[in-house]
Amino acid sequence: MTVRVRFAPSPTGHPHIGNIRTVVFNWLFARQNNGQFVLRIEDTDRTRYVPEALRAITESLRWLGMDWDEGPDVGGPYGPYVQSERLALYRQKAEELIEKGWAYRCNCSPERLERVRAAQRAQGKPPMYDGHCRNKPPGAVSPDEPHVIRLKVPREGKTVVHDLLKGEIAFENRLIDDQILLKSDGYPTYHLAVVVDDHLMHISHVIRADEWLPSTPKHVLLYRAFGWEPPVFVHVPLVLGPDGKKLSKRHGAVSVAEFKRQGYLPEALFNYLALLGWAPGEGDEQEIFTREELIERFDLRRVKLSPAVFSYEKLDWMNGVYIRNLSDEALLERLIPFWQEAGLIPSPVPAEELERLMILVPLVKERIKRLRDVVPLTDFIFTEIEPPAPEKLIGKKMTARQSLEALRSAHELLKNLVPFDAATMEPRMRQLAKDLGLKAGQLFTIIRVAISNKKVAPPLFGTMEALGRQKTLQRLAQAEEILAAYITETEAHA
RNA sequence: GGCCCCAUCGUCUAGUGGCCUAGGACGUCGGCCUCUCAAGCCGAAAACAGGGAUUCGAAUUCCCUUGGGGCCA
Repeated sequence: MTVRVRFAPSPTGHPHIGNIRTVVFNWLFARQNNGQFVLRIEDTDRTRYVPEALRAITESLRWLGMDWDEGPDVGGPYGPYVQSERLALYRQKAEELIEKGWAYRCNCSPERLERVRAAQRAQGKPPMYDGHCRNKPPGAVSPDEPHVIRLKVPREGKTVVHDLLKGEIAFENRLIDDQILLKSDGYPTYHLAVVVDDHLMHISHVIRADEWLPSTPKHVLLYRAFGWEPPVFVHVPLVLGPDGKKLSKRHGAVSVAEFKRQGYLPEALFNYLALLGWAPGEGDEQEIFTREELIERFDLRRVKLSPAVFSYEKLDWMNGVYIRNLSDEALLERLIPFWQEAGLIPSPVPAEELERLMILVPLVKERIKRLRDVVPLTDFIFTEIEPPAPEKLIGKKMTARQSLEALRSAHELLKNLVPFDAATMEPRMRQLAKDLGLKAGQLFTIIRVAISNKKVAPPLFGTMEALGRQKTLQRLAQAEEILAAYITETEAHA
């Protein structure tokens, strides 16, 4: 059997990371079986339609490295792949079901339906259509008057759903509503459209989230009504937020675009998502997988049954691992857009600026979890800094005078240092600390504050090299002035 | 409320009747390293939801309870 799976999102906004995890499973399954992965747009709910959504969906999938074999943009043998372009088909299929006695027209007014529902609720019964039009003689409701088409669900017995992961699940037919298949505006409901399309597009495995499990018996009934072979159903667990509820915006970033903007690497996010609800097992403790390894190792049958909580902490860790595994050149390339976005460097990047950036890359590499983190870590190199407060310029267990002396000595040393690079600086500065009777940390901290006005920054010498001699000396001079003024002032008061 | 799904450290998980004194990872805590912060290394705390049953033996099988989640309104 040829494996054919699909991702069938509604174009209602940016794709959600929880849904994307399910896409990852679909894609992996398709690729490892040399099958096809189909993208289909389910836009039959016109009230929630967002025009830019289609682009957001395709961009997100592409960014994560998931390609599709058939879809709205690439076409394919079973198109069109947008449901709103298939309306005639659904209408035709609904009529077919009426002819077969599996569906009927219903012209009950909304008021009547509301009345029925209210009565049922009053009796503590689940609200369902009462079958008012179900037993009217054929033709009683004219095709020309406003009406819906409903599925004639058997009143007795059970409908069994076969799920690859959960096994057989039985639903009592009497609890299944006479589902509307075609709305009065001629649009199909989800249930009709999904069954018709999955069948016509030869989908072999419907891999979707658990939230669809309760509607699956309706789908099974529809397959039976049409006389079609149902696909293999695979309901995979939901992705939850840290509070155990379905992951949503209030938990933090949920759209792929947001993860991209924060500087997650697509390969890291992909890796993390693949491991959310699946693990290689057999005692294998590997967690970092290439895309190829995942395609090879992924096992649909090993997907967990219980919902998984999305851990931003673990994703951050994994992203850091991927960042550190990048070559300096590759990381530089990925970092540049973030520096540009923050307005720290121009676009395109001048050649001499590139050299400076290249000095920085190895220094920031093991200090960032997300690419965006590079901005607050290095901004002081590109922009002017707030003059540091004098108290911050006084070294640990040191007086203001000692600190000033340390600054002046360092200034003197750096003024004529050739070449002005980290390798040359470091031994000289260490010697200077010794000569001044200071610990290296005492001296370096003062200088760090002087040049960055930060107490946390990348390693000092590389930072100064990137800053350049002129700016370094300028900032040291500024710090000296601040400290000198401070000393004069405090001594005047004393 | 009805129906359905699920249940191992805080989180992701390994485990499919004896290998379990329940393993790994993230996070947390402590230490080492160290110019700050990281990274790295070492170490620690941390779980089989509860109760029955089956069995010589149960995290692993069955039942009930509890808890969580989803769907329908």
